[in-house]
Amino acid sequence: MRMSKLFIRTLREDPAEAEIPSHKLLLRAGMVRQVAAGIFEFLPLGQRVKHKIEQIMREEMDAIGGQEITMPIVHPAELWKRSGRWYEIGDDMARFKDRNGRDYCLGMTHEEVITDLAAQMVDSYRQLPFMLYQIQTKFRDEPRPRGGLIRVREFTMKDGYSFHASFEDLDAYYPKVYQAYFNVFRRCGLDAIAVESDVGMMGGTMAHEFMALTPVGEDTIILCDRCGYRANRQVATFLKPTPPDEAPLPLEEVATPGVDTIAGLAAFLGVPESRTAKAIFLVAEIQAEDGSTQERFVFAVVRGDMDLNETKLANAIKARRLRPAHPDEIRAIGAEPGYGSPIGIRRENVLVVVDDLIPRSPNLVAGANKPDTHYRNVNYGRDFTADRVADIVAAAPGHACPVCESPLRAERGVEVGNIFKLGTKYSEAMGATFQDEDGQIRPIVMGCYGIGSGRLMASVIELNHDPHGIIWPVSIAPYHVYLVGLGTAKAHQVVEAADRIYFELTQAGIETLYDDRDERAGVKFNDADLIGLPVRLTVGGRGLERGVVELRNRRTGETQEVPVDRVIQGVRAVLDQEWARLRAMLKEETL
RNA sequence: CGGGGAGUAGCGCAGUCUGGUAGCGCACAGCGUUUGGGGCGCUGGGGUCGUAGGUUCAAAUCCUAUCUCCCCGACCA
Repeated sequence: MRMSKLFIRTLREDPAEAEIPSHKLLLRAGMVRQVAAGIFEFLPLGQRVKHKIEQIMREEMDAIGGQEITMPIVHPAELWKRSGRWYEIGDDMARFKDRNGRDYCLGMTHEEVITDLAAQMVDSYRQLPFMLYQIQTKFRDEPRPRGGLIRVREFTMKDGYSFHASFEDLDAYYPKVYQAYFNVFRRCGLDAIAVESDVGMMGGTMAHEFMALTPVGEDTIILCDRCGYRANRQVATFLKPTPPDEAPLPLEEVATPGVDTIAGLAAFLGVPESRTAKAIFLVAEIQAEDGSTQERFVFAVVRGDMDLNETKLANAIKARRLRPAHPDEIRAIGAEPGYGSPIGIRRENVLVVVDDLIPRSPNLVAGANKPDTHYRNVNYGRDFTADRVADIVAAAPGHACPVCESPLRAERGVEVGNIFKLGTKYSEAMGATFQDEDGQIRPIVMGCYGIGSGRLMASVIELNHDPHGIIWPVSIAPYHVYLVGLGTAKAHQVVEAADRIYFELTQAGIETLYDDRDERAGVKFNDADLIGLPVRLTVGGRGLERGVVELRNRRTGETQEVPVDRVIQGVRAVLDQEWARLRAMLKEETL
């Protein structure tokens, strides 16, 4: 491709709207353009990267028996009503009516559609297992898109779904997907890690998220350097400290005027935060057994030195949704914001959930449910009890690893993919059943697996750039060679040499972007660095006089001169080295 | 949805407080010069100042409403 013909416009300055490196570089290198909040166009260079990423996904999915299909982006409401998600999902789903007034939505994921497909196609265990996938557009009307391609509303996702006759068969297949996912990311030059994740509302039994560790990530990952334990903070556990062994002391009211925070309380009374209990007031939407949902006031209690983990709490009480309670709701149950404890509150419609460390912690300081007053020596069992005792606090750096007790560490990560044992939630709802060997009708057991291609592309940039621009891994670089021709009309012998080398590279099947523009060397070099192809080849008058051209590795910065008649070999050598580097990242993973 | 910021040429910005016929840099077109890390000179094209009302002799500037975008938070199947 000739740069003079390429539909591109590189930018010298960072667009004002971009904050994070990948967003700035994608815009500056002319790979994408934003059309609206969270809605992007992929321009020719960006499109080539995206296409290569998707081709890698295809190959890895095919390698584990996947078959590619395309499902619609517009879904009839009827399918989503059958799964119930038409009613469960809020404004994230874009809905509309057709000319006849029928309800539709834009697909935010495709469990409903594909389960309906399976329901129609599958009758017998003989047809199982199989895995279908597609690479297709999703639309989720996110409340807040951000970070360029990191979090968008319209995006392309590789979503795969496997169908099995038994949980055992799904269990056997899941590790293959796990390995295939590592292969996808590593072949894209991304060293992602897998973490345990929340199965929550998807109703599955096991799930992993693949995380690209970068400060721009929206998730917090808790990890142990010693034993390799790693989990999303939403589900991460830790070994809780052993509380002091003390005999319960008499409950004692203490005036604490104006002290309504844990930090203030600990300072005021001269006790460590670990000797206090804090109350968090929430309202949960809980689904009853008959399917109806009801709101319940949730009174959560955790130790003062720890933070509530809402995901754990929601799972512990099977809440569909949690929101902070309003002050008047808090007072209605007899508690006082800032001075709350479960002692003496009205318990009728209140669900008291305490962290499992609370019953073991004697003589805590807790609120007295009236302004400016706390209790000393609060003891679980004697002074109050709970409806549920569970682990509901968030793991944090410094906490002890649940496996090896070493101090845990936290990092930020971008979720580039996830895999999920779905089970029979959708097959039961959508009537996707099969007849087993014994003639029994059973629901198909499902798994689902997703990777966002744009987010993956942005994550690769986050981890592969320098102050000059992007450094594409060779596997997904839009082209492999950036050929800089430094000749102009007056130095036509240089132009001719560059043209000839461009021809030879192309003939040799080497993907080349030929900068044939009438620009100064600096402009071309800067664009080459910005666009970030693995190899830069410079053809200039100075070198030609000695019969050489300059070959530069974008990643390492290594520069060498090669004879004009050995350009192809020279380029191939550098590219081979880059491919070898990616291959070296591949390795076996065990679950 | 809560908090903060911003909409002026393709991009980055000044001008707004204090109303008076819209400007700078880059980019773009032409010419010349230059030619291995974003050169220089001359000439030129391009903006109903987000939109709609209002105040005024006069509005980018003041008032009202509204839309959009970005950041932090909430949310994220």
